[in-house]
Amino acid sequence: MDRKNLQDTAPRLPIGMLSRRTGCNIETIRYYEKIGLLPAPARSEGGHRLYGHGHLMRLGFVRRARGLGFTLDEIRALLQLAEDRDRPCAEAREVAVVHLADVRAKIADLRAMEAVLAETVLRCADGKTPDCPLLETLFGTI
Amino acid sequence: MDRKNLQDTAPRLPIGMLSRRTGCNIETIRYYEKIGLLPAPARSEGGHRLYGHGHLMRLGFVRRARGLGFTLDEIRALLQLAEDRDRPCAEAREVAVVHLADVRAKIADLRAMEAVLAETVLRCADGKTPDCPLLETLFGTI
DNA sequence: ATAGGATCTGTAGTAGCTACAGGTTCAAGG
DNA sequence: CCTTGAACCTGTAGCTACTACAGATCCTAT
Repeated sequence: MDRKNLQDTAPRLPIGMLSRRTGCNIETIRYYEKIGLLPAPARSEGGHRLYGHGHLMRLGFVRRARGLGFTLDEIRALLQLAEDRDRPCAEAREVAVVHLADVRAKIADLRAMEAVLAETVLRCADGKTPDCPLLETLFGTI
Repeated sequence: MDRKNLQDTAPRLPIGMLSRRTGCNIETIRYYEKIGLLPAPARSEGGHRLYGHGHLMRLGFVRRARGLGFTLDEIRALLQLAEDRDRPCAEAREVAVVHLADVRAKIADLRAMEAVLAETVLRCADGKTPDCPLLETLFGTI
């Protein structure tokens, strides 16, 4: 597959088609164009957007990266690296490593929350405390 | 401790003090007031906000709940329940149970991301593939 | 020719803050 | 009493990543 070829050729998909093919909704596609994540496509005579194969690839990339929780800025950087194919692997890896650390930090935070919540809900359930254990916890009385 | 007494009495803390005592920053305190999460406090002659003990409690509650990832709407509901002390425990518990499910779903999502990221980064590291495995993954070629 | 679906632009809304600008007040020291 | 500088005031705009309109135009099939 040719990642280099993100410029366009061939098929002229209207936005609705691109949306269906990528699972990315129409407003989001226009949004990505507005913020410069997706290049402006050709237009029909009447002004409708017509996308080519490169757009399909690029949008697919963006969607998969979003699915992995990369921010739009990170994705912008990755797309840059994918285009200037010189020393991209180490740098792309670096972006991913940083992001992975982020993800792990979030997991740790959420697990801490989960532990407190689960324990508190359990205490609520047993009905042995006069006042609501959840509220007591939140009021900092415990 | 009296959760009922969220109305105010006694100490007249200026906003900076309240901020320091709760660890909640000043702009956020004013924001909470604007959206009705924190009642409007008394004012000095010159118009400076003066907070009492009830505000301290309530803001502490909000902060702890935020720390557990409750949304502001959930917190609003919990505060309501804490005030109308009739049948709050079951309902408060319900809010927490729903939230706990949310947190668990987020953890599951993040773990899935983590797995893919970690694996991909590893493949980048071993240098055995000609192209960048991360980029290949994002382009959907693998 | 026309109907109705697809698309267009532009603006505003979501959560939960944060960051100003440009002004006023408060409290302590002289 | 006066001054200074910190603290405070209001109001607006910004952030992320979208989503949801309104009101207009285009495209395609009959």
